[in-house]
Amino acid sequence: MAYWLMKSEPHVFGIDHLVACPNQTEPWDGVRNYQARNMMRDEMRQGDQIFFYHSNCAEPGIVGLMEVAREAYPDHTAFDPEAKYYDPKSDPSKPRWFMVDVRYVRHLKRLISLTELKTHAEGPLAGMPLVRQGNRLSVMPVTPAQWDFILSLE
DNA sequence: GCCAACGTTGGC
DNA sequence: GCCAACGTTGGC
Repeated sequence: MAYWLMKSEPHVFGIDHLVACPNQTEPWDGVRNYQARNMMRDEMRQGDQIFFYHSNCAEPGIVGLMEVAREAYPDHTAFDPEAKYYDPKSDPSKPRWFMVDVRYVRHLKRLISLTELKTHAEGPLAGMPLVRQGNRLSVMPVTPAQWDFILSLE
């Protein structure tokens, strides 16, 4: 089983939105970055564990855990001209963008902020894209050691 | 294939 | 709201 981190803006779709979804499960749509897509499409497996990260907000950080409920399938919002993430270059017969379904697991006991995570950037979290300057990846792998370390901060 | 222009992300 | 970092686009 692998570990991941996925970012979302809480005012658009935060962890409490996920809790309110049927079966606390929802498609993670709208990813329009090739690196992130490749990881979702090619590497994410059912049951993989995911950190839910709140970005672009007052307190960016990890707020909870979720898991892969369904492996990658085409992101149909790319086909919908009315949708925010419409991409005319994604053809339904040859989809460009994919998504996975995620299921809520639990909240962390407290928010583990980006600021706190960065204090370990030269230590246990060395090499983690999240704590590197200017990183914009919205989906990134987490090593088992990083996963365990972050949970130990809880 | 290079690279300047442009758009987006996301912390602050 | 600012702006640095970064990815994408498109002219050449």
